Amino acid sequence: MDSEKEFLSEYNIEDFDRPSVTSDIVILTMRSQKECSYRHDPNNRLSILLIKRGQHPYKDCWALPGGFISRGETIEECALREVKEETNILPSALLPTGVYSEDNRDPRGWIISNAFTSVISSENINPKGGDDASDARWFDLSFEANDSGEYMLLLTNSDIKLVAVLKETKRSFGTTSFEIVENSSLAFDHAKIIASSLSTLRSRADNPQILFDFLPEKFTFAELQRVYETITNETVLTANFRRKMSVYVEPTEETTTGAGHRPAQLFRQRK
Amino acid sequence: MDSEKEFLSEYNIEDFDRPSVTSDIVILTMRSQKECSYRHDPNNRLSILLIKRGQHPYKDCWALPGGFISRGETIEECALREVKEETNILPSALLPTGVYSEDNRDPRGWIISNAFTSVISSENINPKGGDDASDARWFDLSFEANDSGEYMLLLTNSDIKLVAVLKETKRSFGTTSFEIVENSSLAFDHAKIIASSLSTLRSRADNPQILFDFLPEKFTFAELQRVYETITNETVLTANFRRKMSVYVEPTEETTTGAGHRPAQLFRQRK
DNA sequence: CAAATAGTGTCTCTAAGACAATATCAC
DNA sequence: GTGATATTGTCTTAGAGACACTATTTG
Repeated sequence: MDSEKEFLSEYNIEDFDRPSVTSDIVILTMRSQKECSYRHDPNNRLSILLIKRGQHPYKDCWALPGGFISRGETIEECALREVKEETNILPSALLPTGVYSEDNRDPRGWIISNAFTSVISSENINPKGGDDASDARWFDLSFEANDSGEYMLLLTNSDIKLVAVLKETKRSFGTTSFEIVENSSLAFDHAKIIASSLSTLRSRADNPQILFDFLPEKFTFAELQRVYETITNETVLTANFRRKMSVYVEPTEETTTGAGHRPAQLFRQRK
Repeated sequence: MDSEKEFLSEYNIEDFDRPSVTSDIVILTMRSQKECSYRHDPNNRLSILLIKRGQHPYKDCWALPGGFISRGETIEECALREVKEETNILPSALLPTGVYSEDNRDPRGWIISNAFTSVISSENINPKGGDDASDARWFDLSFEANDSGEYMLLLTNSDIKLVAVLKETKRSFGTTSFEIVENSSLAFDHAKIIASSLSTLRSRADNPQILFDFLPEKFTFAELQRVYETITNETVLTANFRRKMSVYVEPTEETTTGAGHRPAQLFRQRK
């Protein structure tokens, strides 16, 4: 019987057919939409960071940040590196949100993508296009079921408007996946990845940690509630939300000022 | 500017360094431990399906079923195929449970593994070793935190006993991952994959669908409860559990017989 | 009947939902 | 004061936990 050492010395992994591996990252933040009138609080929108592809395939289409894994790094390190290179933003945490391995999902060949979701506070959200991408921008995001049970994904950025229609499939273990029915100009199967990411995020909105990820260190209860409502696409009563969340936050000495109405106390996450 | 067609005709994906990709599958079932005394109901144990590796590396060690992806199949299809080939069991559903891409996790080289969890009813759980594996067997499974906050993973099959100690790391978004502290004879980083799978499963035990996956079509309330208690490692009061689950099941005409005590009605999942 | 499990009724407690009421700022 | 949001209090309701009680089988 051969020893393991002998086996390995004769084993050449490159003799076998194998795919390329990429990561794609859904980066979300919450941006306030300033209303015109004085003393009227801003509404929030969920925003997603997309890059304009500078090369083929899907040249000039909008796509998720991401790219090929390099030897010696984990897929999570790959994801962080690609986002940093392409948008100059460095997310602090990654939520795995699926593996995409269908044949023909990429015209360049056999490419398997690992998707991640990340959330950043609206403090430092100024992306800049890096080497690989000609442009990086935030898109306002809307994702809702329409009458026929299909989901409509809408991404807008002033003059640009991207639309996709997706069909939801419920799977075992309470998971869901999406199929693309229509897709205007999102690259690859990225509409599917975004839909799946948002679906995952919504199902986890009851985890308070996710809400804090969207906010700066100090925040008001109203801001926290707006984050919750934006993610879940539901409204809750202020009094009840305060009661439920009070366990997870602690007050600071500071308050807001100059808002044209009663100032709000600032809170921080209770560790 | 080059057209996409020209770009692709000159693009050769094999010019780039790339990893091999595998899937590893945690297959669980619930087996009853028949007690000796008459009219005493059996206890349940969570069991996991392992194969004895027939080749290097980790030859003769026990490992999760799994293997390399082939061109043209998705990673999920790869997982199902490998399990079928190696154990002659065909799971009906897969729960994605993580990507393992650390360098040096496999002595053969750069190999990224996608892990899945699957659950089957105890009806047809007779595996047989296939081509790639010299042997396939069910191991009783125990996974509990010890005094020092580390988790102990114990896999036993009559004469064989596999042990691993793992350290839990809480991550953002409510996810957790594990690091191997000690490992007797489980191949690769499979102790880590198993720990992560069980942790995921426990966190989803409130999803009734998972409980039904462990059971045949018709079952008693007691069996359902034992599945729940075995997964969560907690005990609940019968009356309360019945009330909670009654929404998800519907009664059949049948009952059990010959058990030495009051017969139990058989239920099935309400769709 | 005894032993064992199957199944029901109900009290309590907690958390969520609804909503009224009060507080405090900028103008 | 007015208009806006902040913050508190409390009534109601739904569901989980505890636990006592009844029912039905085999030997």
